Parts: sequence; structure tokens; C-alpha cells
Amino acid sequence: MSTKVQAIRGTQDMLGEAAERFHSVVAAFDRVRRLYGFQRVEVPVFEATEVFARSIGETTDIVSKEMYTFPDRGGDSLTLRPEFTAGICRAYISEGWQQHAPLKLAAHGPVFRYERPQKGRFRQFHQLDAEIIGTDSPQADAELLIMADQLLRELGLADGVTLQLNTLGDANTRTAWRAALVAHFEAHRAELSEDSLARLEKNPLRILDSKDPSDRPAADSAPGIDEYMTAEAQDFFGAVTAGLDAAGVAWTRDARLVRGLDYYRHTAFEFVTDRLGAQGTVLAGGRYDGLIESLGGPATPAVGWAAGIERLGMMMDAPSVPAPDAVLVPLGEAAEAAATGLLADLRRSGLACDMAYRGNMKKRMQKAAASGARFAVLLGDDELARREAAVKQLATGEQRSVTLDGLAEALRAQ
RNA sequence: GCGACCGUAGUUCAAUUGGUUAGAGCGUCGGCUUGUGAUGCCGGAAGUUGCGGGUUCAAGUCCCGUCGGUCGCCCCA
Repeated sequence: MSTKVQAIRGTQDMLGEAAERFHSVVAAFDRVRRLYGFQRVEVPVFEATEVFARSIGETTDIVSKEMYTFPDRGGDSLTLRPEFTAGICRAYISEGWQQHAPLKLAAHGPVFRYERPQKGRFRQFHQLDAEIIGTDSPQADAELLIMADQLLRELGLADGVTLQLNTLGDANTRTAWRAALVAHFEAHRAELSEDSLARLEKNPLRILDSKDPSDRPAADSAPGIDEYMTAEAQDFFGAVTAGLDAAGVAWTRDARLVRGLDYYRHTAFEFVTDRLGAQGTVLAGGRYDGLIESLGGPATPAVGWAAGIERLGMMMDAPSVPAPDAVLVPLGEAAEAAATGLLADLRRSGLACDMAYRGNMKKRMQKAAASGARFAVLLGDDELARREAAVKQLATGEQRSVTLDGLAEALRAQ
């Protein structure tokens, strides 16, 4: 037992229903992303460590303690991606994608974070990702949010999830507000929790959405961003919400919503649920106008979001496990030999077919029924001699004889 | 990184206050003379009770450690 290999902590192996859930989320994303004109991109699973350190922020938890970072054989520091945005921005810069801007991009795949696993939280998990790079129009923010809303609807999650929306203002707004917050919290040091004292050094905005009751008085009395908002930033936010209203996407303003990553500006949002225990966020993102420039690229406005595939999958109703159209039940040596070719023909014609080739007739019929197939095709030596097969509809028990030439057509029939 | 609970066949679970060869359902394998399924019948295999150490005449049951799982804190998708 102890010498048996085991999966790495926080990784998952998916089979059956779990795998179906996962892939139906990805399939829905792929459908919706096409409707909105987002093109697929693939980017590496690992990057130079600085790509993430510089964009996500050195002081964030992700960079300071959650990244899988290692030296490669040449001594370079590499990191398994903890999110998509930084890598896509790096690709935008190093591949010269600027020539195609504005770009609407969609990606999905594994991301890695060294965290303590719990419900809805894994060390290797999977994200859907959507980005619009190269436009400062609030229409882009709205479009991304409307697409997210449609995705959630298609997954049947619309009524379990609500959109919390906020603005962090432009760079000037954020800087001024941040300074005011630090001053405010410095004055209330004595009331703050230990966690929040640490946040005061690293990321004072996060104190605002602290769940610790002892932080609430100081957090609730903190200056709001609206007092520091420039007119431009206010107009921008107004245009985003107008777009959402026009599309009939429900949202609620959460003035305390702050995203953990340093690169956010203007729009910040989270689609949250109370159905996933401690992990309430199912899809989240915002605008990150300064990021590409900070990675050494041209000043480029951009917005995006990411969603947790596992979290979405956990919330969905159980997907149906795909069943074959028919299961062949050959009986007799000649029939078994013929069934192999017949099966290939049926599959080539686009029918999902399988064969029950073990046990007696009864066992084979049980297999056929257990597979969920609509039809069982009984093929005995005597039928084979007549170039016929018995097609049994498993739901009704109705059975009729068809010629082998007409078999595919019969199985395709309703 | 912190805390709580948990860890028995492939799987879901049993096993009186620590007390003989650790049981069952499902699955799996074989058989019921290879012609009819969604609860047919019979039989078999499969566990050094996560791992290591300790207490005891005796440990699946108690203690310590370790690994893993679950949930919460934190963080985030």
C-alpha cells in the first residue's frame, strides 16, 4: 500500500460523470465564445517567472507563496502558470499580436497554485479565459460581461449566481484612494485584525472586504472610492453599466469589491454563488490597462476574465453520460467474426456502436441494456446466413428483422 | 501557512465497552449445454484495516508521528 504510486495532492483524475461535467463546461464556453467572435489562443503552461511576478504583483499571495517555481536545467527560473492573463499579454508582446489589435481571445486549460486543497480549490485546476486586448472602450467591458452571463445561462447557472460589479477608477483615482485608505487604516491600527495589519503593508484595498468582524467598523467607515473618482472614470463606469442594462444583464454594485491582483483598473467584477462553500467566486476579472506596458510592451488597454471549470461543473445539474446508438450482440463464431466488420461499417457511417462479446446471451443483453444504447442488434449464425439481423429497441422491447444492408438506416431511425 | 474531523477489499459501508480465522452490497472473474435486457441462480478472487512507531496478555478500535482525504481560516477561478 505504502509503495503504491498516488496522485499529487490537489490534483484530480476524472472519469465518467466528473469528466462529462468538465467537458460540457468547456463545450459551452467554446460555443459561446464563437458567438461573440473570440478566437482561440494557446499559450505555454510555463513562463519565465518574472512574467507572473511583474504582472500579478510581487506582494500578492499568488506570487509570494502560491507559485510552482523551479529552475530548469539551464538555471532559468520558470513558473507553472497560476493564471492566463500574464502569459497571454507576454505572447501579445513577443509575438507582435499588436498588428491584429483589437483582439478578442479565448483560452482554457490547466493552471497551478500551491494552496491547501478544499472544496472547489485544487492545486492543478482549470480555467476558461476571455480577454479583449487593445481597446479602451467600455463596450469591451460590457461585451465580456454579457458573454459571461450568457455562458452561465447556457450552463443552467443563471439563478444561482449574481454579478457583483465595482470600479477601481483610473490610475490616478486608484493612487489617491489607496493613499486615503492607508491613512485611514493607519489611524485605526488598534482595531484591525492581525491579517489586516499584514494587508495594510501589502494590499490595503483588501481590508475592505475582510470577513473578520473586528475589521468591519474600520472597513465600513473607510473612505469610498467614489470621493476620489475622476469624471472620466465615472463616465467609464456609467457606460459599462449602461451596456449591461441594455443587454438585460443583472448586476449589483459592490463598492467594497477589490480584486487581489495588482493590475486591475476601472472595471472589477465577480460572479459569486453561495453554493460552493467557502469558494464563492465562479468567474471574475476586470480591466488591466497598465499591464502590458509594465511587461515592456506598448501602452495597451485590455479587459478580461477567468472562470473555474471545476467550480462551474460542480454547480451544474448532472450531465447525461453519452450512450451508444446500438450494441451488437453476436452469437456464434461466424457471427462474432462478421460482427467486427459490421461494427466498423456502422461506426464509419457515423453511428456510435459497441459490441457485447462476452458471456451468454443473457449477460450480453444485460451489457447492452446497461450501456444505455437505444438498440441491441442480435446477430446469430442463422441470421447471418440470411444477411439479416434482429434489431431490438431496448426501451420498448419491440424487435424486428432487418437486412444487413439496411442496418445503419434502421439504427439511425427514431 | 493555521485549525477541525476522517482514513477498513476496486468502490460504498459493517465489525458490541480493545477480545477467536475483519463481514456485506455494488463491481469484477467463472459457471448455469451461446437466442433475449432494465432486481435470474450458483460459485470464486480480492484487505499485513494508509504507512511507521508506542501502550497492552490482546489494537481496525487507545497514544504519537507521517502521508492522504474532507471542511473551515487565508487566498482566489
